[in-house]
Amino acid sequence: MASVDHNSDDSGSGRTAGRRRDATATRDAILHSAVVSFTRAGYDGVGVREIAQGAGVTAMLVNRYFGSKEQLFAEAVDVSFAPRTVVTGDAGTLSRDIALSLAARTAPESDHLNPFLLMLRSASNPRAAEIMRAATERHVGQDLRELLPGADAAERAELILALITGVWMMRRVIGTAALADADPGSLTRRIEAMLRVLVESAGNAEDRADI
Amino acid sequence: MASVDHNSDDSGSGRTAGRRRDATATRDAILHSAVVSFTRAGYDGVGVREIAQGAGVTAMLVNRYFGSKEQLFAEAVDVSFAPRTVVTGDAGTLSRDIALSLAARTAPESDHLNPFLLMLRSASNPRAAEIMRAATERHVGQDLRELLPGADAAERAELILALITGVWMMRRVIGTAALADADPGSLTRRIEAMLRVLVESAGNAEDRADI
DNA sequence: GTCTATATAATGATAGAC
DNA sequence: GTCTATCATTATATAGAC
Repeated sequence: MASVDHNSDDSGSGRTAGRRRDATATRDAILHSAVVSFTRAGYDGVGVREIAQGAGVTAMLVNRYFGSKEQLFAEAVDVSFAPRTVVTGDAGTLSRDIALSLAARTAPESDHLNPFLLMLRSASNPRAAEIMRAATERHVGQDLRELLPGADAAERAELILALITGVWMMRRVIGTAALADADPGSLTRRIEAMLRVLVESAGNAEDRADI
Repeated sequence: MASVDHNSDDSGSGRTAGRRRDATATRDAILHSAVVSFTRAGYDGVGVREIAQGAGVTAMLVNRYFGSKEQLFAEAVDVSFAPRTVVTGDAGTLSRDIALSLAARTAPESDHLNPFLLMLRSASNPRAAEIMRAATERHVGQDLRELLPGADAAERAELILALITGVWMMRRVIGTAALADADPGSLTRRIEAMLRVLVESAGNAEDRADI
């Protein structure tokens, strides 16, 4: 969101008491509501009426400003994927940084608005999947790739994304017991060890084949 | 499928020319069609009419035999999750067996009917997610857990499932480029190395923290 | 700039005939 | 045991008033 101007608070639950007739504010409110709704229920699990209600407007304005639900989704994915959620910048501490952040954010009590949740809950729709494929390679995939030293950076970066995605899936979307109740320290150490296999395996994959 | 009897071939594309009025055959045909459809499009992505058409019957019979779409889904999940897809039985070769099987089945040309695909594409629906959580812990989760030596077997088993799920997600459902085009040998070795961290980390997770 | 009202299509589930 | 016909609901998207 950000920018533009305004006095009233629109970012929370719409703009019930806010000033009316402001195109950019209405557009931002719809987009923010879309990110929240798509993350919670996925592309097919939420209707434009619900998104509009979350922004304090009627469903008609969603298509007015974004053309279609699919185009709104594409913009919402871009907003959700834009901030680098786990990558902190240092290749040396990358494995630990990702593991710590992942264990904390997938904890049952956390309700962080996360791009991986959006991805998992929208993956069943083929068009949504294609939109997310493009966004993934454009945002976090590229960031990770450039951070990894050695050969096969793209393959290793996407395996990192696969592990992160899988942990989000089993721990938070499916919610299996052992992961949901796992000790944060133990979980962090195990994820970190798995990530190190990818981060440190410069050049030849066989270097790590006989650990 | 299996069992019962019959001469006509019902398993393929319904029973257009098959003998009519056989309750168990019709039920099996619907169930098989449901597994195929739910795996391809997910719980919300397919309607009961489509499932019925795949079995060569009308939509009404789906509710007649299974009560509701949700109950049909629960039985389809059980059928899909029942055969142990990756676990071969030997703890010593477990990492390599899973890695080989996973790399082969997630290859772009493969169109194997897989429980992880069913899971990923149905995860957006909360009721479907709960059904799959129960089935996961009942089937493959338990099999894996009993195969792992040492402490924290349940947590390590579910992390194995998380890695498998994530690879299915990024390579086949989202379809990112580097994983889709990855060399099978390189991919297998990297997945195997990550799995060994979990399979061999008996007792203390810190054993593997400084590879 | 935003609304009400509606067009059109699809959904899961059910009633009752044969 | 299986069908046709239909109910009630919901979905995205659009037309036209103010």
